Amino acid sequence: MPFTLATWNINSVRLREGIVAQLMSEEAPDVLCLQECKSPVEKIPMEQFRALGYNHMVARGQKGYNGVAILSKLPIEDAGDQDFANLGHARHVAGRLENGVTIHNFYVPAGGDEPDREKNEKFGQKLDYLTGMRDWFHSEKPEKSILVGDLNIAPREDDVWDHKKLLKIVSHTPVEVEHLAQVQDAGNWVDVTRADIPKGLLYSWWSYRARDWDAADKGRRLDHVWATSDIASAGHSSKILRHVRGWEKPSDHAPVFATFDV
DNA sequence: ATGGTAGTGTTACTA
Repeated sequence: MPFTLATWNINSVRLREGIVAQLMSEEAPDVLCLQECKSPVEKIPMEQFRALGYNHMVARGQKGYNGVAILSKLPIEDAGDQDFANLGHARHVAGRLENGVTIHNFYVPAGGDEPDREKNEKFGQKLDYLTGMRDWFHSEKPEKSILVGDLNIAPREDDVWDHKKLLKIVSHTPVEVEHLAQVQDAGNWVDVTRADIPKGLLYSWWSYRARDWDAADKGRRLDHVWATSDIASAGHSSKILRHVRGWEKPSDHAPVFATFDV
């Protein structure tokens, strides 16, 4: 049975309840993974989501910061969470569908402004978080799994608006790209979005700070859909819904979609 | 080199 999955950094699920419901109504992904819910789990506004057919949720939350949730039309069981780098943040949750597919939903630390762990503790935490992911997937050897989320790294030259200008900007530095590649290798993960759309500029995030984000188009592809190699070829129909970035009171991220025939 | 905007929850912190 094919199913469609979306990942979206929502930057407050309570403030943006309306546009989450709009995405559910217009696109109806079977599974919707959210990051930066900025809410305790019990305060996620489930009533409207249930009315739209999203009767299942696995989530981790905290007040004000971080928070990840998997909202699903399909039954999903809680498959635990990890606290890489021991930050005590709600940045990961896993769920398992009845077809046996495990879904990992991640919100990787942004890493602050200065790409130097000596001067900026947050950058070190980001690298340590990625190393934790690498080591865990290395021992876990995931199969029949999908990894999505805001990984806060745009790995390819065509994942950013200007590769050279961004080489020293957190999210596109060589050391981050190398750490992300090691996570990918350790879990046998395939970048489904780029397997599907191998060529051309592709962004999922545009800063709030631009006067006109659409015209400036200084985007980055920070949000990812990966799958383990055993099911990666079942992934297709990838898309990033750029127009959602232009909705009323938007998130600074656009949702990324893929469909899996599994 | 700097500042631009947004969310949370009270005034600084994070992105």
